[in-house]
Amino acid sequence: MPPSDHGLTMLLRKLDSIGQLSAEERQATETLPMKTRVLDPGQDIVQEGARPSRCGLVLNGWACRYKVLSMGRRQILSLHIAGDIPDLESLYSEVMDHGIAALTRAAVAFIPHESLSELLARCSGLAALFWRDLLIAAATYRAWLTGVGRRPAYERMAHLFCELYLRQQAVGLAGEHRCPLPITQLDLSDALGLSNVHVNRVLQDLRGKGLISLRGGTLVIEEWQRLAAAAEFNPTYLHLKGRPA
Amino acid sequence: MPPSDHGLTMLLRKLDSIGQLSAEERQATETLPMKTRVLDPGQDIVQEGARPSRCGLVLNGWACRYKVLSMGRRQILSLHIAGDIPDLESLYSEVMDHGIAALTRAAVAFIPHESLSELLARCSGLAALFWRDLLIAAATYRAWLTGVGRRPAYERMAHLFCELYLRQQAVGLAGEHRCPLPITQLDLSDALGLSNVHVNRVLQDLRGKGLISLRGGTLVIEEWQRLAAAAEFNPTYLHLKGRPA
DNA sequence: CGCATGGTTGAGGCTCATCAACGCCCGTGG
DNA sequence: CCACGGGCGTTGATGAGCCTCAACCATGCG
Repeated sequence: MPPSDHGLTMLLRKLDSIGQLSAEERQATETLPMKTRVLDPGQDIVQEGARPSRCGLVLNGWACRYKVLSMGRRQILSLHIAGDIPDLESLYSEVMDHGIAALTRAAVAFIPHESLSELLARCSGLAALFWRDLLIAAATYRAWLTGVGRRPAYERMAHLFCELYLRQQAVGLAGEHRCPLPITQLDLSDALGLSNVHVNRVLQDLRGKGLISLRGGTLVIEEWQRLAAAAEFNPTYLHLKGRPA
Repeated sequence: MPPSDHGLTMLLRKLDSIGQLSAEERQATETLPMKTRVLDPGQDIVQEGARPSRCGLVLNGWACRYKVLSMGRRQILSLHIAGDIPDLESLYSEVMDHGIAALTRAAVAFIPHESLSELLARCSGLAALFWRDLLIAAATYRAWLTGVGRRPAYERMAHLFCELYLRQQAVGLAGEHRCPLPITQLDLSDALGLSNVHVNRVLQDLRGKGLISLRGGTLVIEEWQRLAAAAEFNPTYLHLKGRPA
């Protein structure tokens, strides 16, 4: 199958991981027109302030949602993997209040708003799934907000790793207690609200305590129980159907 | 008019502040059945883990969305005023991943999910407005996340005050450069991810620099320009129709 | 009057940021 | 083939921002 189909597969798998998907809905989704582009790390998918007329579906690689402040400060608001449509909201709101960018080399399929709107008008079940996805995104913001506001760096990072592992597991991107984590420590620090130096030290701490290992873009969860306990991790907010590991 | 109508008025005014509302939609909304209760500060409207069958519309007073962690840590995720339906999401997702509680003495009108669903199925324009409200809530999470992650306490608090003023202004609850702020410093600290002691000191700083005053539950914006500048405040995320002050 | 709640102040210390340097890996070009 | 450079990770030193603890004050209420 052509590479763009692989991305659609991921989207379908993701929707399947959070709800039901009928055969017709699958088929209807597969007819969506899209133009694929490959982006380099750091390149914008959508810029803050834009009024996009299309959505970007991540086919592979990672992307992020972010805001920038003065003095080079950046906060990453969410991380996105294959199957995600990070700018789905742009379908319903005019102006982007944040940017979306590739974190790794990433293939993105752009789908015209028009086509997507039409599909969702036709398939109400599919529309409900997309709304559900937006609600899960909101729940994830809440989880991150709680972490950045009230969890020390160590627990916060543990929590993020639990989340990223489960999300990837849900769409079949994770292995046995391991999953890709192809982003830099600097990106991690902007996601966690920390400095890159401190991220480095906390990582060493997590490794040193035997909870994880992280090398070559692969995260290995060495001890899920202890990691989840350290993070006080409760997966409810991800609203996944399957049971966690 | 009876007190419960006042709350509905606030809801309609709020929906009106973020979109269009037809006469029929107004009327249809006014027929919603609801049971009003008055809550004391700290009392839960919905508990984490609950599977509610009704939504709560705030008629007066303030409420908050929150998560609790071990050791008494609490993060307030959003603040809610008259006209808000903080647990609107419960219409679409089964389990609450957080709690909602009154911060002041507050009147809350409970609306059965069934009635609300039926209304929204009937009035698609109204449904769109409610979804829009959910998207704005998500945008507000992002703004808070950015603040807690990357803004020092002083700017973060300035930003929150800008937001709270504009939100109340949009529904007619604010006066000339002043608005209610009827919550304790401890609540503020849990919203900002700070300690109550530090909130107290930053407040004195903001007062000392002449940007605001805050006494008796009333926030006065003494210098909007400087406050907004200190906060790097950009109101886009609130998606309000009217122009700010 | 006494008590509870919330606001205020001071002292001391911990978490985390900043700055600066260095090492590693890898791709690139002379 | 090796020198160079850039991105990324790592380390140490220093200090700022914020937390914790503890006490005290102001207000309102029974």
